[in-house]
Amino acid sequence: MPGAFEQWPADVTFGVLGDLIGYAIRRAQIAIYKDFDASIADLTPPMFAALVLIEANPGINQSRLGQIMGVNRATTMALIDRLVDLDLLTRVASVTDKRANALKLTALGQRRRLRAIDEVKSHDARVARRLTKAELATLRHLLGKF
Amino acid sequence: MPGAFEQWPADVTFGVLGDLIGYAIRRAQIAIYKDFDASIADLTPPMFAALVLIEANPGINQSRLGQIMGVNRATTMALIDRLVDLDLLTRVASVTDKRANALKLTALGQRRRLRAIDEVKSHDARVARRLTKAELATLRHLLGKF
DNA sequence: TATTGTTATACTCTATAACTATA
DNA sequence: TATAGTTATAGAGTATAACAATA
Repeated sequence: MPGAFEQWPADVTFGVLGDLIGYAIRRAQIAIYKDFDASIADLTPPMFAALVLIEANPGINQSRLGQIMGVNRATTMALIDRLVDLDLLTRVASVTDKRANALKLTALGQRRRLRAIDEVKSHDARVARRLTKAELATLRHLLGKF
Repeated sequence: MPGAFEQWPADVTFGVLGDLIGYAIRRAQIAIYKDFDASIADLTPPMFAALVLIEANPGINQSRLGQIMGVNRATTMALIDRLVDLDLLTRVASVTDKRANALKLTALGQRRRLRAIDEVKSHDARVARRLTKAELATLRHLLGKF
């Protein structure tokens, strides 16, 4: 690796960035996402999140999924299209609302989801190892306030 | 706003995502970035970070900037191109290394940087207001461990 | 040989605007 | 009127692979 990501290199002056809680969160996220990308093949973080959320919330439609993930309908459309193209997901006509699609994992999507969960858990455990259990609980609690 | 982002909507099941520290960081970041985007016109977070880092580290070149920001040379190139096109930045021939460019803010870039710092400080203070000073210090400390 | 900048190329993420069908 | 899905379009962020100039 030509220089792995250094969280806060000592020889760099960060200026006002060093005072911003938003930037501290961003840098932590960069470090974690790099580990995610190196650990999970073929799935991006939004694709993984979508697979988990759809399975955990049966019958959910695209708009609601987008709201949960914090993106709009067009963005959700593109994400779902990619998962459908990979044969991980299907759009099923909703029985309660003729405008809507109930999202459903295919058999392949189910298998990929289960495997991805193992991969992601392993990845998350690796990065979480830098903190104690108590620190992790504190961190989760504080992050939930935003 | 057609449904602002809800950090952890109570009616949603998050499955394994609820156990992942990486996902907790991601959700906090989504909330904070949405406030950033609504607060700072014409500058994205990476553009702002670049302006601050270049000014804080005189003579820095593209490759080193990219290392600090966690992106590769081609990505850094595209980012610098955008800032140059906006007349916020110039590439100056390095005196110590004929391969390299010393990055330098233009007069316009300096003015935009100063104004952006005010805007971003205001934004960051708004999101940080959800935590006490002690909580913020703890959060920053824990985030630094990744 | 290694690094810096650069270009070509491609994919993902994201949004706005407008349209159709349905609620 | 409002919402779900859709399409067209565009820009930002990101990467890989290659090349020339320089170290």
